[in-house]
Amino acid sequence: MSYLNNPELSEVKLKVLNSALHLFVEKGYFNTSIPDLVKHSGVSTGSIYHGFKDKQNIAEALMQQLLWQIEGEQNALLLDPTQNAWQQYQALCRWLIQTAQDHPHVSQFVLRAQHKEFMPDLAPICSSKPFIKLREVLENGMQQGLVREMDPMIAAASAYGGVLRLIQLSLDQMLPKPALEYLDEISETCWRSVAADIQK
Amino acid sequence: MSYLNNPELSEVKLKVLNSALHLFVEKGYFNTSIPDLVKHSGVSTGSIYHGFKDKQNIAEALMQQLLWQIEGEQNALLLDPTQNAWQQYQALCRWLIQTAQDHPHVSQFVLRAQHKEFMPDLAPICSSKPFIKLREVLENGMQQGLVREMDPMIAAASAYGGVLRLIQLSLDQMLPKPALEYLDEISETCWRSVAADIQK
DNA sequence: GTCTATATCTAGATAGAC
DNA sequence: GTCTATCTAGATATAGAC
Repeated sequence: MSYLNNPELSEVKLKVLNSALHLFVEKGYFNTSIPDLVKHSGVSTGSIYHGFKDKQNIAEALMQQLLWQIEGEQNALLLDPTQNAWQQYQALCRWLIQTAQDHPHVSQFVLRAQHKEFMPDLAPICSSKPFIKLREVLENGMQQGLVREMDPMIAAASAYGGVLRLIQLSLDQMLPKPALEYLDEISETCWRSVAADIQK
Repeated sequence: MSYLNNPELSEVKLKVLNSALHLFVEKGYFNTSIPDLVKHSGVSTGSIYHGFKDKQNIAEALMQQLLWQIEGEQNALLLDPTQNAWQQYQALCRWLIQTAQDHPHVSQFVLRAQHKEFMPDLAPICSSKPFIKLREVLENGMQQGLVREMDPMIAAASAYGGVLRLIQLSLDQMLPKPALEYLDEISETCWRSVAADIQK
C-alpha cells in the first residue's frame, strides 16, 4: 500500500510520483533516468513530460506531496490539548519511528541530506513546517517547566538528534531489531538530555 | 591551507583530490564533470585518467584519504590514558565541531548520507574505524560507571546524534554563531542523556 | 607522464501522429 | 492526453602525439 494518496492528483501523476519515490531512494536521483521511470511506472515519456515540466520538477512535486501529507499526520498527532510536552514528544518520536518502519522510502527521501544537489531552490528541510513543529513542542516544554531553559536549537538538536540518528541507522539496516522496539529506550534517553531536574 | 597532506601522494593526485573535495561538496558528485575537475585543478583530462581509473575511483580515493587522516587525528586525541570517558567524549566533541568549522568540506563529504549513490562498494560510514571508536568511548564509560548500562547502539545514537545534528545545522548555515561556541552546551546536554545518575 | 583531440554513448527533452 | 520516434547536448573515457 503506497504512501501517496492525495485525491487531487491524477492517476498518471500518482504512478510517476510513486515510481520516483521508489527509484530515487533505491538508485538515487541521478542514477534514475527518464527511461527508468517509464519502465517502472508504465507511463510513457510523453505523458511524463505532459504532467511535469522536467525531471527536477518530478522531485519537487514529490517532496511537496510528502511534506504536505507529513504535515497533516503531524498536526493530527498534536491535536489533543491535554497532553504535556513530554507526551507530545513521545508521540512525535513514535510517529517518526513508525513512519521510518512502515514507509522507509518516505523517511529516506525526506530526511536525506543532499536535496540541494537536485533541487537547488528547495528551502532546507529543517526550515519546513514539520521540523519547526518539533522545536515548538520543546519550547512549550520550557514554558511548562518540563524542559530546562536553554538555547532552543541546542534543545532540538539534542532531543531529536538521537532519535533521527537511530532512524538513520535503522534505514541503513544497521540495527538487529525493528526500529520500533527501540522507541521507549531512545525517547526516554534523549528526553533526559533536555528534561528539567526534578525537585524531590 | 588544505586538509589533505599525505606525502605519499603525487602532486597531481593531491591537486585532483583537493579539487574533487571542493567540487563534490559544492556542486555534488553528479553535477561535477571531468571538465569541471580539469578547470578547477589545472590538471588535464589525460593526467587525471592516468592517476585514477575513473571518476568513481576519484571519490573512493578521496574518501580513503580522508578517513585515514581522520583516524590518525582521532587516535592522537585519545592517547592520554589518564582521561576518563567523559573527558574523552568531550575531546571528541570538540574535535568533531572544530573540524566542521575549520574544514567544512571534509565534514560534509564524510558525514553525507548518500555515499552509496556514487560509491556502491563502500562500507557504510558508521562501520568505519572513527565511528567505531566513538562507540568504544561510551562502552569504556559504562565500565567506569560513568555511563549507565544500556544498549551501546542507543547510547551512541543519543550521545553523538545531537552533536552530529548540530554540526549538520552548522554546515547548512542554520546557526547564528560559529559551531564551536555551542561546544560546551551541546556536549554537556547530550552527555546527560547517557550519564549514570550520581549518587549523593 | 602529460597533454589535446576525439570517439562513443546515453541522458533529458521534444515533435508530431493518433 | 497519450504514445513512439527522434533530436541534441554533454558526459565519460580513450587514442595517440609529445
